[in-house]
Amino acid sequence: MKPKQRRSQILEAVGQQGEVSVEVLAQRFDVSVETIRRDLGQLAESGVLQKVHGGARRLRLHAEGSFDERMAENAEAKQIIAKKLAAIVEPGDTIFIDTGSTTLICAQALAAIDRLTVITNSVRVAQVLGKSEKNITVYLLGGTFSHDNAETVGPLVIDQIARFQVDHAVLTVAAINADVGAMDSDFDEAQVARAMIDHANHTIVLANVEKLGRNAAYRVCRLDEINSIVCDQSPGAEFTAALDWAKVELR
Amino acid sequence: MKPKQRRSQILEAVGQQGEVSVEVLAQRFDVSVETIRRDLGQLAESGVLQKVHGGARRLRLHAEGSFDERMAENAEAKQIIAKKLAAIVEPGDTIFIDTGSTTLICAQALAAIDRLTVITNSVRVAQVLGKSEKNITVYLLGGTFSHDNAETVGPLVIDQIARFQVDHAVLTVAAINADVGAMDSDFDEAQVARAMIDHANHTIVLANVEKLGRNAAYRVCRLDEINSIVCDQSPGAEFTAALDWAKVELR
DNA sequence: AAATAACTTGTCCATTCGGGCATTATCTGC
DNA sequence: GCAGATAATGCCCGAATGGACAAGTTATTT
Repeated sequence: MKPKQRRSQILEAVGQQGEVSVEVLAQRFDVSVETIRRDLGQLAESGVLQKVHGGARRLRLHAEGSFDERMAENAEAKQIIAKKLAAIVEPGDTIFIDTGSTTLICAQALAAIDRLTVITNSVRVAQVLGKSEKNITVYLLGGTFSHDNAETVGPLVIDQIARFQVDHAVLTVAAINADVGAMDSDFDEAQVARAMIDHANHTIVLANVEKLGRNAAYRVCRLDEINSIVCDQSPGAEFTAALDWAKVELR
Repeated sequence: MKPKQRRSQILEAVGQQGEVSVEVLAQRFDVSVETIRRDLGQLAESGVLQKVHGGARRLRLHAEGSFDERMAENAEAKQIIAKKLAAIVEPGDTIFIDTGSTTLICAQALAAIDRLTVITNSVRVAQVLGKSEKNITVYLLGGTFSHDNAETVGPLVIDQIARFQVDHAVLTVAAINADVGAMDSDFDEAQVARAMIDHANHTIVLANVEKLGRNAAYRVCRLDEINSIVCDQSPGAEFTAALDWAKVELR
């Protein structure tokens, strides 16, 4: 086996397992531990992994891997959402997805649907869906990059959203109540959500039950502008009545 | 057997098996190892495979080659290039950066410069620079998301680039030669690079010495459209003369 | 603080690389 | 068809690379 090949396999192993020991690598490639150390030294030098005592670790920039693991944990909830969404979103549809922890899980669920076109401002959503085998086209909206949430925001994003007219807008919100409607805790994200609603034929809001009845700083839209709410469990009768009145479909 | 035929079979073998040794090839074609080495030298020169100690490897420029692997290549050369680039860019500048392993390393170097505005189609570049404490604004260009390289491409990207007019365009290319100019191995990336050049006052091309004199599928620009080439080491006298003639500054 | 594991550095040997040179095959123009 | 030119090939040798072993140093554990 050639050194290059070995190093690339080391890199792959580190990427997959997160952390590997010098000893294990030496056995696997049947070379001495010194050789492995030199390899790790080079790889660390070039900044693609991190050396630790006893082995090497993937650096957190490549959080995709651990990211997937976290996604896998929520498999059950994902399945529930996937089923509910699959009833709304059909193969071949075009949809907006905004940034949020819920929409991210949702993206994973959508990755199983064929021929989707997804337009999002979330880098993570784009990454999840881009990996899909299901012939999904992903448009990542451009704008000011916000590192914290790995998303783009700002006027440029709004501007680009306006170029599309899609079937569904799939949104995460911070709070919903019967009087005000949907709200977000971040101004920029609220603006993005607002724009997505304006250019979608059908608006789907994802919200776990805790968010119902609460308040947040920035308003996204009125209750009757929402077409569907996907919820993990049934909300109270009072809220259900309000939804009914606003002709919102509850899932 | 004709040399041409042999070379094409070597290329095929490398493509199939990923990696082959000089020894094996020499036996298979019943020629000396020197001949095989020469063949590999030529093939590597034209950029269709990669030489390694003891043989040759398929390069994974197009296929889903892990980006990390490319990061690990020529790490030292890229560090040198990054340092030189940091000397050109000044605090407060606005720059384009395209996608590439070299530009990614450079992004790390640029993260130390104050008050930059960076416009890029690379998610990774955005992540690296977004992390900086140096008051850097990052615009991520929107477009069709390509999962392999974590970048956006397509007409939307081109369209957005046209909205900017920046100080420097910092580009990675696959090959440069005196006759054709700069080339890329990916059509979409070549288009993006082209657009960036058109909307920048100063074009900087990053290239390690191996890329000089090579060829690649898609043309980016003529030599005289480049203002500066940042190289890890001095190219041959012949190439230097060509750069001189085209009034390209060499670093 | 001692014991142990892990890391670093230096040396040596085998393999591989690359250039120079001689030989042979192929091409080209007459 | 022939002579000269060009390219391809094989062999040799000094230089470079990779890997194992060993000795010394640093870090971790108990």
